[in-house]
Amino acid sequence: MPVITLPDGSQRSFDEAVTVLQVAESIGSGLARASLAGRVNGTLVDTSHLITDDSELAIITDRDDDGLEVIRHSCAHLMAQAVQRLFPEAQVTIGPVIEDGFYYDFAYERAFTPDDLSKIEAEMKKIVKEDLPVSRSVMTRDEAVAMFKDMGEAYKVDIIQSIPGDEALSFYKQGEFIDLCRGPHVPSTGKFKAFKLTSVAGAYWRGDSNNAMLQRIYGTAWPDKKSLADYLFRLEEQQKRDHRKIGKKLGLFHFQEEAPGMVFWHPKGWSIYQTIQHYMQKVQNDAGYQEIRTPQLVDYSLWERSGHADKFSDEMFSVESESRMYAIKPMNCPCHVQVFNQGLKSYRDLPLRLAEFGSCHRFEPSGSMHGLMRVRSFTQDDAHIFCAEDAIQNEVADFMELLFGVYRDFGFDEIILRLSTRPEKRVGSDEIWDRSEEALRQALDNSGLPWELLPGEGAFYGPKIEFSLKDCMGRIQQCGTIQVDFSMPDRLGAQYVAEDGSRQVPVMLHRAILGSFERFIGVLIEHYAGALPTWLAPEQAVILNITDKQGEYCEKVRKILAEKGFRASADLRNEKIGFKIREHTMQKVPYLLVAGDREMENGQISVRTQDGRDLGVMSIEDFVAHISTDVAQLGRTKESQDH
RNA sequence: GCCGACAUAGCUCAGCUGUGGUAGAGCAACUGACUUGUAAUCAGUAGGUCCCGGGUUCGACUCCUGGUGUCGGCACCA
Repeated sequence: MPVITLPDGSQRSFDEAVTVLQVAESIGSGLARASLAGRVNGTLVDTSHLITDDSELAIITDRDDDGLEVIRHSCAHLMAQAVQRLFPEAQVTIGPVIEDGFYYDFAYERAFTPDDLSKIEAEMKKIVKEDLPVSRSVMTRDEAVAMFKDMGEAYKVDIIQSIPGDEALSFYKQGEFIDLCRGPHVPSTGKFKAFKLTSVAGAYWRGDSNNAMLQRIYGTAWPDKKSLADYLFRLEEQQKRDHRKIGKKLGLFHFQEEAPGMVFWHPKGWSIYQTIQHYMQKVQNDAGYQEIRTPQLVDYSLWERSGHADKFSDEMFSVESESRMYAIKPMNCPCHVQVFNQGLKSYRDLPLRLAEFGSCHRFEPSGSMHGLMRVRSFTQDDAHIFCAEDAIQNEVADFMELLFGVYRDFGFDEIILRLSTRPEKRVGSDEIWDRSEEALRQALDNSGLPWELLPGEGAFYGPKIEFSLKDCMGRIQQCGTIQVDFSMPDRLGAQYVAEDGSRQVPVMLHRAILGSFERFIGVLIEHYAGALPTWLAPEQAVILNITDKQGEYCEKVRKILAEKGFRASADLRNEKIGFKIREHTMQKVPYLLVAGDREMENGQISVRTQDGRDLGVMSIEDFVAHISTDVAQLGRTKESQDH
């Protein structure tokens, strides 16, 4: 006599055990048709799940996030079935749900082509029409292994054998296709309304580059055609924001074959870079940092002592000169310890905060490069804080405060914190790692903000907090970091004289806010789709004349703005005003100042913004006041201006 | 690094497949006319080692092969 409690609190009692579907039917036939799964006492189950005891039940449809997940997971099975119908030799492996979709990895003798994809998609649609019931069954491990061996599915056998324990395994069958799966799944293959296969790519078996490469097919699935269309539209919008495209269009930078992964900054791109650097210099000086500069080329032995050579020798550029080996520095920390080591330091000198806009080179694997986001030559807003162990908490807290302010100035309000702990390959004793991890954990807890744990993701010398920001497309971009390091100062002989006269090894905090300038500018370009806030825009205003008559006047206005410190130019070309406005709007100039006879007579200009707003005609002084306010608020959004 | 795709004028892209015969558009540039009021004025001119090397062929942008770079993933990311 199970009594079922529904999410709205209403209760229904049944004479005997019922399935989720039967409960749905008792509510209404429409709901029964729409039901994809159920949540019984918090656990997701199939609609065929039999409820024997009093339970709480939610019927899951495609309106729930869980329902969407079920659709996507089942869609992966649908695709696998289609693939095996068309390519019987293809072996199935795994097919999980990912953000916005799913993928399935197959072992097959050749790569799938875009042509294959359309065939597979067509076959999937056929299976949807067949409306095959999806049924769950349970097998012992031995039965399951025997079955997959028989089917020639070596990877599935491998998966089962790696699942610990002797518990029975669940299987889902639709027509001739059966797959090992935890579920739940849609009740039949007729439930899919909108899906699309998006791409193929190679992927290593179990994510290990020592293993065979499988063929991964990516797909996306949605509750209805409109959601699918919206998603595809969103993808297109994202592609339009690609910083590589915008960088080319706006003439910010370029890459070329002779220097793979290294940026050629053009005047406008370099203007952005310089604005950011000047800003960071000011912010860090105000926060008690001292800027230094260290060499690009350092004898290889230093990298051996620091431990970098041990782990990253393949990723370091090296130079041989007069039978000496140098490495082009891949990071700044060993050099900063050298600066610390000059002269005897006292506890009174701590914390010592050394900052450098350090230019580094790393031989990144060819396949990993990606525009400005992943380059071989980059500049970090790097700094190292040398302090006593009991100062860590304070320093980390101060740093986080500084970082949040900087992110707000660039227009990012949503920040994600993650703690990465000790990796397998590391230096330093476990006791030191315990203390370092605890220090960061404390700092995170003290901040009162939510944070995630990433076990095993720390740097080889210490744990780290990573700061990621969410851009306007909802993508998470890792930028800032702070890392506790008890090991490198010791390895490189850093010491200070403590209050009691003893020699102590300082703790070193590695930290960056933007990460690399290159990457951060890439993030900014995509976040703003190239239309940077006025303080960052390479050209802040362009003055446009209507006819030759106002040429001199425009030049005068430009000069006034330049003298006030704004980046302004005059476009006096003999073109129609509409043409010039179109061009500079597409070049994302924040302010277009139009001067015709009327404006010239009154010493005014007509102001138009990049997003097409008409601010009307105003005096030059009024415009200077307006743009000054704009620049002063940096990239802060309305919500963050109170901070 | 691995799997796959791609590389043609300054930019965006046709042409290339079973049919090899040394290239075409739009925009930009340049010249001229037009002196223009808030997202493209008109006309004309010029512009290409078809990524680099090797091979097949009477002949290669096209076919084969080696390399480089880029793109989508995977792996990596101090």
